[in-house]
Amino acid sequence: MARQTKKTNPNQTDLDSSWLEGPNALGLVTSRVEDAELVSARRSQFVQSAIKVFCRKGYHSATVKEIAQEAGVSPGLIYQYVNDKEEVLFLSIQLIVYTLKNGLPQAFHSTSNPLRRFYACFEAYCRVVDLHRDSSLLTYRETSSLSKPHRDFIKDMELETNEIIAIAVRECIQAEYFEKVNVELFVYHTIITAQAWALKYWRLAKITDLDEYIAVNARFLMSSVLTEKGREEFEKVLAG
Amino acid sequence: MARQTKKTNPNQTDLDSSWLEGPNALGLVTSRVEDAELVSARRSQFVQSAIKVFCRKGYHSATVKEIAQEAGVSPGLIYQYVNDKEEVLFLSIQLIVYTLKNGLPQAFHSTSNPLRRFYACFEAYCRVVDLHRDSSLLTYRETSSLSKPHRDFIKDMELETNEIIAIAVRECIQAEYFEKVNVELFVYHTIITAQAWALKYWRLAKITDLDEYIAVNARFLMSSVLTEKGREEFEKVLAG
Amino acid sequence: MARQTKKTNPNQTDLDSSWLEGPNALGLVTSRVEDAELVSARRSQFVQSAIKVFCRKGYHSATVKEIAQEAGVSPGLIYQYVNDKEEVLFLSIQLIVYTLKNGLPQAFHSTSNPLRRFYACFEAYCRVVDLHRDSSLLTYRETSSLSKPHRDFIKDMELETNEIIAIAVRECIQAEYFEKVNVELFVYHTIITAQAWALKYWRLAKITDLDEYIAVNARFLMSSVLTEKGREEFEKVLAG
Amino acid sequence: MARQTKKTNPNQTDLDSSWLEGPNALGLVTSRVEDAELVSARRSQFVQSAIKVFCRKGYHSATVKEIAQEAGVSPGLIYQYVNDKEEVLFLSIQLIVYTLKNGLPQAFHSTSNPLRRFYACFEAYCRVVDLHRDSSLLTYRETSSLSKPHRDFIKDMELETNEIIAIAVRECIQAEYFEKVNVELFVYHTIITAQAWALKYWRLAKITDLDEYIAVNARFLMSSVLTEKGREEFEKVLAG
DNA sequence: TATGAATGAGTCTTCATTCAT
DNA sequence: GATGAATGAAGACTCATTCAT
Repeated sequence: MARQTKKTNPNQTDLDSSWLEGPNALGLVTSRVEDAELVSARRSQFVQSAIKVFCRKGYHSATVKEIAQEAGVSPGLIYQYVNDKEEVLFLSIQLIVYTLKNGLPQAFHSTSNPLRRFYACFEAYCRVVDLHRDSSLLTYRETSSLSKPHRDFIKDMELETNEIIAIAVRECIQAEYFEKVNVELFVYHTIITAQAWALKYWRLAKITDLDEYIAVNARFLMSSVLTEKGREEFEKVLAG
Repeated sequence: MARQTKKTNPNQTDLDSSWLEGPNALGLVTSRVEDAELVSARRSQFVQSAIKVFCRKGYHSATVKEIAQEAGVSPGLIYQYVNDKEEVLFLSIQLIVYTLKNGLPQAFHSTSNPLRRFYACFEAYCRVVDLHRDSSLLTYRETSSLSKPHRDFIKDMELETNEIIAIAVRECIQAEYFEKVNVELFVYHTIITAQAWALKYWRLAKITDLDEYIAVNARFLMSSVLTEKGREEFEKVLAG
Repeated sequence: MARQTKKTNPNQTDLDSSWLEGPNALGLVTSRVEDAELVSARRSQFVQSAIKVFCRKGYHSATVKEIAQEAGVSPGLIYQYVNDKEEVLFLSIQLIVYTLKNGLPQAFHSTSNPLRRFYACFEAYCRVVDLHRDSSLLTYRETSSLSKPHRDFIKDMELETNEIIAIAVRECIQAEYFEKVNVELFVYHTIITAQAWALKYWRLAKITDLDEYIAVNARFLMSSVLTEKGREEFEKVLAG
Repeated sequence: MARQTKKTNPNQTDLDSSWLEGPNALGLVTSRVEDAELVSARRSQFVQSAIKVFCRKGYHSATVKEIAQEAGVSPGLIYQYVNDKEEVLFLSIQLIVYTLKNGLPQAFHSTSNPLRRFYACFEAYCRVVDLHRDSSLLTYRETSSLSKPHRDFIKDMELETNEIIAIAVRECIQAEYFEKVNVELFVYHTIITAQAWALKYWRLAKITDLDEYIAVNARFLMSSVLTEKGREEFEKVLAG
């Protein structure tokens, strides 16, 4: 549970879009171009640029031309890999949500102690949110601009993400570290706390930093559900 | 701390726009019409309609014509009371944020027991959020579409709202019911929990209802900061 | 032929709209109001204001509301005395052209010497143009915005104005002061010279003043048509 | 000084917009399209059409759609080459003023005799004005619709045009053909006389034709400033 | 007669999308 | 595959004009 001393990101980091390069999980977005590798590479390129532009100006105010410019290609090219602007948003949000989700398994497996696991997951989630703060906000703001199928797809991804934390919580309950709480509610409580770092960054950044935010809120979260046994274990964890 | 048995709102309730009818706190929005009463009435009318349309389609996709139609007037009329579409959004968000804020003082003064006060504030906040769920989402999604001055104005209103809860928290600390936590961080933790009801309603509604959500999360929140003394008091409160 | 030492107008003078108060020469503009006196008074009032606004912003950019404001009445009232905005322009240009014309007879009758008459007319014309410089420009710019009947009416008024100077020129020819020139062409030459003071004021004002402009151009004009006899007479006139 | 027997233009001639094709003298108008040649070609095309429409209906009454239609393109295309409608007007007036100016140097250099030069310039000016009569009127009517920087640019072009004639006049004075008149005033007198052919065409066309107009007014102009020596030379010129 | 709120047609302008090269 | 010029539908906003009071 060593704290990264690295400060919160100054300039937002590019997302790892290898996700899009693999066999894309969904047939929801079709392309005019055959070469699968090229499709992945181009989409990855466009989505990186799109996210930057969307974060800067919002989905509706961003123009396809701007996205193309940011990517260093012509507007027409984008339409070879995507059917319309909305699909660019979909791929963008998909990448962001995937990135958030992707940060968790590593944290999850970094330890076998359930309590540490939960803590590690929360911390990882917070750090990913911080690393891609603007992107995280984007999903909040613009998911509603998606078509129903796309929106549902994103929601499903989010649920999958939640499930990872849910497992850690259930382990804690099983180990009698946590009270028998409503798992999903508690998971939401946890997740929304992490996401609040992005949602309320404009204010939170003025009164704390990421490390303290994680520490304080982890304590808030866990204190609310720890059993007596869990509380003891927690002290050990903090000490370790 | 009697629970309202009224179920969560089915269809969203109109906001009380009397706020706009009083001497409007800000000179940020000017009108072409002199008659102050008419201005208030019309703006209130337009904002009600605008919120409905904005919630349905989002700010950018909503057209002024649609807002006018919803209000039963001609598009031109709106521009007699507002300088541009963005001001309609501003007034809309202002009304929503004001409504959220406005629900708190009554809850705050409903009791003098600090612990009850905090609980009452949290409950009131959750209920207002629920009552105006779509509107609450709107502020999350579209505040970034505001101009800087308008955005700042909204943020200030939000801080004022937080302050009410902050007072309750400080009282709890003073009465030694709460640990000496970072007040503002805890307030954000509280508020984001309440707002999560709107943010994650699509899922939360499937696993719980508002009353349970309030009860469970109030317990989460308070458990995380209650002192031994506070814990005893809390039991009494729950029993009462 | 003493020169007025009064400098060119600083701020443009209101036109004498008594013209509109008399029995209006034309049935071209009808009114919803019965009382003829009121019609004259109101129209005069509106036209004064309209000319100011038109000069400031041009006909198309001026709004009826602005004209009403300038006149201190409501926009609706204007439509009680006029059928549309174009008629306001018509009445305005009519007043201006009338004013130009109206300045001439007095100058014409100020002397019986043909040469002096011509000079006096030219000088008067220049001074009226100067006094209502903006208005003069207005007729050049906006006459084309008039309907055909109104435009024709204005052109006829202009011809009537020319005729006054034409009479002076013919007298000069008859008295053998002027060569037997094409009268109407020479009149146009004269008039356009006077109007150039308004048309090119932006530059002319930098290189001369009205008095010099009149003197120099009167000499230009007359030199070009004076007979030997006329030349002698002209010297006397200048001396006198 | 042979007179062109070609009658006054019946239907207005297109302007030679090669001016716009060269390296445009001013960075005042930017374009979204890179290809400089295309920009020139399109702008030339649009300006030709715009002038036609502006002459027909005036700047304010002309719609961008109409201009596009006249040019056979979509309205959107115009905005790839121009930032707004006002810039179309600016380019239009610029072309017209340039055309007027452009006609002079050739006339100027057609002879070395100062008197002939002046005459040739005046004649050329009149003929260009006649050839583009509607366009000439346009500059009178709509220059005031330009933004200040654009208006100033046009005025400067006009001054440059005047300067060509001014040189001829100074030569005449130096050769003692002309009296020592105020050069700029006399140039204005000359130019306004030429432009009057457009300004008052509605009437002048009924009482004379272009050739006579030129001859008569050239005589008016020159007679007013010729010295004795100049008068003799002038007779020779007319005879030649 | 006077007011000014209300109307709605009409304009400029933007931008997602297409398609000839 | 890539380009970017061209399209044209759509939206914010204005303002001449009307009409209830």
